[in-house]
Amino acid sequence: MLDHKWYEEMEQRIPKGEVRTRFAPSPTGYMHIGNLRTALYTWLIAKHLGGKFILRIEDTDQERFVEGATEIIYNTLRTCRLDWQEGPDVGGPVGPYIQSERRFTYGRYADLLIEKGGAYRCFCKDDEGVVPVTLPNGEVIKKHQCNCCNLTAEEVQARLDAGETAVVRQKIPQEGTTTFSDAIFGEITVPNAELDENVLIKTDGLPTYNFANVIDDHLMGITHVVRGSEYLSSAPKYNLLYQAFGWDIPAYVHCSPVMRDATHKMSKRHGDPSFEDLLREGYLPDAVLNYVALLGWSPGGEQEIFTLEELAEIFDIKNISKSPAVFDIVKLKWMNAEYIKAMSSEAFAAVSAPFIRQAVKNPAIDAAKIAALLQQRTELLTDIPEKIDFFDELPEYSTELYIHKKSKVNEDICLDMLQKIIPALEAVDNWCDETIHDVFMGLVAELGVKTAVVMWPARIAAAGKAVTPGGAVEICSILGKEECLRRMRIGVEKLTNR
RNA sequence: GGCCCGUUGGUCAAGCGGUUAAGACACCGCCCUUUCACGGCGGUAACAGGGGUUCGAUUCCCCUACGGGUCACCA
Repeated sequence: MLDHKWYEEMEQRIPKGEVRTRFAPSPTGYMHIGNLRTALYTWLIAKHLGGKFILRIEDTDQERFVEGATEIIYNTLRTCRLDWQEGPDVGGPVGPYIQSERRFTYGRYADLLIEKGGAYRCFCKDDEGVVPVTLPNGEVIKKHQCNCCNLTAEEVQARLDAGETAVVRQKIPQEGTTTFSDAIFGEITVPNAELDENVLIKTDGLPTYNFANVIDDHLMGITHVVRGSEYLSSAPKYNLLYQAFGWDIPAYVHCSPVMRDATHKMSKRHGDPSFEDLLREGYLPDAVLNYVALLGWSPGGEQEIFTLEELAEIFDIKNISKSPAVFDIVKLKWMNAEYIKAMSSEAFAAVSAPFIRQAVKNPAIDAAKIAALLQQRTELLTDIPEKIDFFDELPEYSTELYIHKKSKVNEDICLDMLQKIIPALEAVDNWCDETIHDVFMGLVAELGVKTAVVMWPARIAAAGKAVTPGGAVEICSILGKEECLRRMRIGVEKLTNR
């Protein structure tokens, strides 16, 4: 006999009168971009409506469980500042928030559902009971159809007592249609005859997603179910479950997947990039989050750079797109550069320091000065080392670098210039940007040449490469007087012996 | 293959019966300039195709094509 008092107590725990959304990942590996986007949208909906965001871990498939995956979920949400008000670590009124710890609850609700006629114990093994069924429209599909649902309670008990294992299967009416409503896709109606009677409780006693999500979403008072569109076609079955229990159906928000490339050949199942990969490649969490927010959702206006708070303010389910979006790493790169440019110089110095030190080991060189040169021209933090490798060691270079057609500068002119620059720099006492700049501009004025005629050879000699962050003045300044002059002399030597 | 959903420039996307069909990234050109970059200005580029409905379709309906999702004791 069912303990109805227990069910009443469970019902009483459910928070009412507030918007509650949940992010319910499976701990099966990395956090992919499509997943992160679902988390973001879920969080934004809660924030926008002044509700609560709940974290639930769906670990009912013990075979797919990956060690450390839960930590990745926590870390990703934390670095993205998607804070949860209830969850496995912080607790809450409707816990536990890890499905494997709720086994008892699912079992009880399966019993209740059987009593209400929405499910039955099924003794079929593997594919037993899967037969071709002819639909009213003449189509033939394969679905589960057996006689277990006709067993009496006594017969079931007898077989259980005899040691047979059973699953719990959803009972679906063969007549009529089921309609459900999605905030993005609208109303969708399907004939019940097309719906398969899926397993709700597995032989290991744990529920399938089909059952657990309904039980938990109800028991946790979830008002908006946000998830990937892969659940769209099972939604009618979930509705049937809610109806069988007599529960209110939450608002559904099904989001289309994120594609990896424009050929549309790689779907989410084949893996869009993971958040961790992107961070490792030098992307900023805020930039990734901002970019991902715009992948499949539009704010309407022309603004594209948003803080999390701004997003929460304007986020509207209505503007979520129905069609899949292609992940464009090039645009993410641009957005990352925007975020880098917008940082305070102190913040950029801090975040870029490890990358600068990868290339520049010389402790005499001030990483912050290099950071200042890089900030306006860095798209990815990981691009930094390659841009500044010349500071530690002058690269081997060809004297052809001294030729700059646009400024009509050639090797002869450069040799001449370097020979004039060296004594001028030697006379500098207080080695800094200003004094060096004065020396160069002094020569420009004195010789009556264009600025580039002096700057070009100086920069090439100092850096030994054509493309550098910053100009001759900054590079010389950072290098220090001694090293700078050494490089100038090397330049003279190279040009003389060419 | 069945069912469900979608389709505006290369990509993200506004649009919601009458618009010169926004904007962003990318690309190209010019300007600026101490290289590259940044920045400024400008440019190329789209309503998948075919039928309807309508005075009028990117907007509504149907078909085709293409794309996505789903058909598990995975979520």
